[in-house]
Amino acid sequence: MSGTSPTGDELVSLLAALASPHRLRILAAVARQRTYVSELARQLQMNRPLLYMHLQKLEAAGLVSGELVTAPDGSSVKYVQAVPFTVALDLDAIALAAQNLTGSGPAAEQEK
Amino acid sequence: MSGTSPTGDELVSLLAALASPHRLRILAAVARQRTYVSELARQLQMNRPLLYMHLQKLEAAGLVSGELVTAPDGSSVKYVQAVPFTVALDLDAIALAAQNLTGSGPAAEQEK
DNA sequence: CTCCCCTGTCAGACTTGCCTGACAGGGGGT
DNA sequence: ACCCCCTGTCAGGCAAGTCTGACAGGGGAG
Repeated sequence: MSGTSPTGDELVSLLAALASPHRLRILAAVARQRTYVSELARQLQMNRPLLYMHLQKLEAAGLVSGELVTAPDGSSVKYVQAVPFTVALDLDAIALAAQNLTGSGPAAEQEK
Repeated sequence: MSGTSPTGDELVSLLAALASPHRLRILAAVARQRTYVSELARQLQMNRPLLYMHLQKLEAAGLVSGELVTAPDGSSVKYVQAVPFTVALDLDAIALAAQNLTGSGPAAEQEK
């Protein structure tokens, strides 16, 4: 999935997911080291529910993947790791992506 | 300014500016052709004030540049054109950008 | 039992972004 | 005078994102 030209909507989702200082820090931390949620919350010094929200967005965008590991004793810990990706961003890529946006053309048909 | 590694904050601003279907379409249209605002509003079929807002964001992010051209007769028209750029987006770039975010470190000093 | 650590989810407050209609003003044609 | 086209800005409504404290529950160690 790395290096592929994303559709317009996918691009928007990806950029939206990345356009946040918190999520950038989360991604950076998770790319360096596979940790579990609570530990990550301590490292980054942010509320756990907040971290949860951001993690969900990152996961929805396919940038991180979570794995709930249940130890033999029954205690569970959720590990999170970054998913490698690559996107080249320039005017051409944008012009290309803008062509296939849901409801892009001047005559956008209503669908709702 | 193309190809340079942006600081964390700049990256966030850039991504935020691009994470919008409207702005993507605007950029694409403006990259293809140097037009003026009202004409662009007609092409993209969006309210002029709305277009203005998005143009301001794009301009603030340095993605487009506007030029108010006043004809000899006094009538003025604002031309807008895209500013070329290139950003390689991957985990390394993000890890790098996350290092220099205002108030990044675990011990974020209060400043407000 | 009590204390600690973990996961998940919630309602509510707050902030930000998005979008619209309306306005003021400059200038040109008929 | 009237109508048309352009630029620029505004208040106000609406939707979405952000953040917090609190809760329920599972499990382990003293």
